[in-house]
Amino acid sequence: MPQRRTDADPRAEPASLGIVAHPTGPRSQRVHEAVLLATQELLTEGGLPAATVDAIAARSGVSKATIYKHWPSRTAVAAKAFGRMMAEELPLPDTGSAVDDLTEQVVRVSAFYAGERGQVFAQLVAACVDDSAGAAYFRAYFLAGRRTAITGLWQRAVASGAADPAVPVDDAIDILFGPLIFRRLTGHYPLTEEHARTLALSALRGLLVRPAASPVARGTSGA
Amino acid sequence: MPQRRTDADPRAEPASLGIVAHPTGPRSQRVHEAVLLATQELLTEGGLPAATVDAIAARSGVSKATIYKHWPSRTAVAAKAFGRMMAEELPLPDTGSAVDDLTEQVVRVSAFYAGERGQVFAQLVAACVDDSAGAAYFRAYFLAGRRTAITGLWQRAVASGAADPAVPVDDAIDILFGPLIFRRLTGHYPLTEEHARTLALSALRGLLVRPAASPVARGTSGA
Amino acid sequence: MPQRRTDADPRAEPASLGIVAHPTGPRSQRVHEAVLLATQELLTEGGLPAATVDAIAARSGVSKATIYKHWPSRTAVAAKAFGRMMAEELPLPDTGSAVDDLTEQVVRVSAFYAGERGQVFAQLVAACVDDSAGAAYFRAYFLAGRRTAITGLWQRAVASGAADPAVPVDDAIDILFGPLIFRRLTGHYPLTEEHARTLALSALRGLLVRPAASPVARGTSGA
Amino acid sequence: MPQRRTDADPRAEPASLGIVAHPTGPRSQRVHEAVLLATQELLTEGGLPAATVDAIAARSGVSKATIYKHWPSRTAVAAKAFGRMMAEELPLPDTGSAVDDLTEQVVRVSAFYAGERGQVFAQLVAACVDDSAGAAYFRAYFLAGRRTAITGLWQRAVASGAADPAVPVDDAIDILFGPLIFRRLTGHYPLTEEHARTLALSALRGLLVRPAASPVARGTSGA
DNA sequence: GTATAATCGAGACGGTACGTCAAGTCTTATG
DNA sequence: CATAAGACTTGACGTACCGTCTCGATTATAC
Repeated sequence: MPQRRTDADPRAEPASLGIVAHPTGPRSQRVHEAVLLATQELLTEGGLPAATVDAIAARSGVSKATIYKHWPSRTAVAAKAFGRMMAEELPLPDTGSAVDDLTEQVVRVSAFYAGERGQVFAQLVAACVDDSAGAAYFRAYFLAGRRTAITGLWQRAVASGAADPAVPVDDAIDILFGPLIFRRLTGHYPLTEEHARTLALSALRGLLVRPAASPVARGTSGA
Repeated sequence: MPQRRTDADPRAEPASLGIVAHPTGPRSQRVHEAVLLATQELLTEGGLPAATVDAIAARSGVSKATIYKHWPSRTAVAAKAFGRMMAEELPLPDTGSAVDDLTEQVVRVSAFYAGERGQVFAQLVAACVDDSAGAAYFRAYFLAGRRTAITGLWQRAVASGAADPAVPVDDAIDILFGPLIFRRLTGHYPLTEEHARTLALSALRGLLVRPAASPVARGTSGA
Repeated sequence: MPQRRTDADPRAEPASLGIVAHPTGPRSQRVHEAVLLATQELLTEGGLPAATVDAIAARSGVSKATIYKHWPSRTAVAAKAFGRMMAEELPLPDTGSAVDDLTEQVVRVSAFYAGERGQVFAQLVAACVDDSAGAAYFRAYFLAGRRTAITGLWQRAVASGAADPAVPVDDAIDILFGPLIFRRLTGHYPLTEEHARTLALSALRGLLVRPAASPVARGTSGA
Repeated sequence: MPQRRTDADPRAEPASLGIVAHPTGPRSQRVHEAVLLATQELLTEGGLPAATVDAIAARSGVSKATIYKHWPSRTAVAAKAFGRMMAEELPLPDTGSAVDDLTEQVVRVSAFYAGERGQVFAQLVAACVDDSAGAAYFRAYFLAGRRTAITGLWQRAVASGAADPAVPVDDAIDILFGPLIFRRLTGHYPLTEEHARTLALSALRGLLVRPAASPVARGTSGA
């Protein structure tokens, strides 16, 4: 059962997918494709709750047993399908100013969370809590891509001299987007553009009193 | 049906609890108490998954039907029980320096998330995603208390001149703790003290390049 | 609790109803009336399943506890209410020929069973199986009246010389109507007028070969 | 889903049971058997009320969901189980005289109704009233067998010249046994051998005055 | 070509929890 | 003291989804 093993470790799979790992060749691929497509449709139509393994099996024509040979859990399937769906969405902003790009991205992600897709995102995050195998998929097929993209943004900002190179990129990312996720999950605070913009400003400038003028002003004048 | 109605709106209940609202008198209170106690035990022993309505009913001696008359969902019961459990835990630090207090609190919360209770916390947050009624309880009986406490810390920091009064407290809180929750839920980053401390520093200082020395030093001297 | 005791034995109550047994006087009567009325409405609207004790209490304005002081069970209430409803319905036929009257009555009862009220009747009979207290009420407040009426018919038939005085009236009644009830309950045979008429004929003539002409002809001529 | 569908129509199943219809093979049969066995035991121990779906599931080791895939309702399971239990009981009498056989059968059935099994029978009949799917099972797996047997008796009686060939067999059966069922269900008349014998006599001879001697005597002499 | 072995579709199954419902009992407060 | 109001226990209901398992058909390569 090469497929199972390979895919069970989501970190290993991307490299091997479709290259060597599938002795039976085309069959597994067909299954893979059909399942992810069906799952994407179901996620779109009714969110995670609709993406029942039974429903996926029915719509994809792939049997439940086969699905469980390819993925460790329902969450894993959904995570991968979701990762695919989102691959093209949310293109990175490029305003010329790296700092503005970061702010803009926070605003966009906030809007994304507030929308229908955001609901699915939240459901997936929730599902990860009690499904570590699924969580691995979510990280590998969704989060990783997002973080890579944001890392690019961040590095541009560092290169431009605006962002602080001393700040680890993981901290930067989580400080900018963690609050949004928190808000999305518990609903304790609205996800409007207004709030997102304010939040980004606070995160970028920091929470402490600064000696000089506003960072944007300073950033502009100082650059 | 005073108890039922009252409790259906989690925001309204705290004030009226046990004061006037219960015409049937002690009965409702007994039920309330028994259910929450049983739930606390179950949460401690096996987390949210163990706090089945059936299990709660069995252990508390309160019937399922009655439980569903008092709370809108399993999550709601668990949220309230958890709020109680946590009421005394996590006392606020008081080092003398407001900024150090904020940092310390981030470290403590990180440790909390990393522990067993943190698992329950994560499960509750996850459960809120598809249970808005439960989410209301979680906000009212757990989050609200936490946020109030942190707000105190923040205000001290503002008063001391270290924290930026222009930053909305909700932003401050979410910037400091949102990243931790994000990390806890998806597991994409470890929750060690080391990382927590670094994170707090980044959040406090901001992500952008600063003209002068360390924020703490500057904060102190600048005040 | 005189009302309870009195009413618990349905055979004793009819005589005493409203004469001596109710020390509280008007109050009990009001309760009695309201409950039976509400129950009648509910039975009409949705059959026995609709006549929930909660529903009866709600509609009548009489509390559940009070209802249970007056009647031993839900079935008992429904049985009595049903008995009342049916008191005036199904007047006895009077064609001049006692035998024809019996036949006609079988046909009418068959039609009754086939209708909506027949459904309620069947539900009550069913409810009696595991509720002997309710069964007593059903016998006292519904069956007794019916049997008395049919007994009259039978006695006319005997007097006219058509019916066999050697046949116990209870046998006669059950032979004529028992089959209809059986058919109504299990649905193994349709309840059409056609079938009812044939049945009545078979029951009246007997199942064995007869030496002479039709029983009716003989009955008439022989009288 | 052969088993499920097949069994959903109780009339169709008996022929196909265990012959061709089960692609999954032994599994369905095992379930079937285990459920019916457990149900039989429960019915014996505590009647229909004891044959809870939960109890059946627990005792048979078959899950509730599976039970509900095989049968439309609890009543249906019980009906089939009861049909099996009764298959061998109540052997037909054979006294030489067909008419005596009919009488004897009425007496036996009366005794059966009066006993423990009769209680279960009554409960099943009652359950049929509000469960038409269950009623179909009851007819198919219990009543049908009984009626077939009695039909044999009846045909012997007709062949012997004693029974009236003009009487439809369904009428004959219901006239002979309907009264017993009626009495059993409402309890308005005792089910003693004495009464059963009298009843049979009345049913056989008919309710009307006869010109000649007793039907038995006449039947014998007339044949 | 044919054997061999895996892959797969179909779906039965056990398990576990869900949220609901009604019966009947009991308590408190009212008149 | 009879009531109204309704909280409460009990016990069963029927459903949903998960993940495992079995069976038999299909198919791809190795012989």
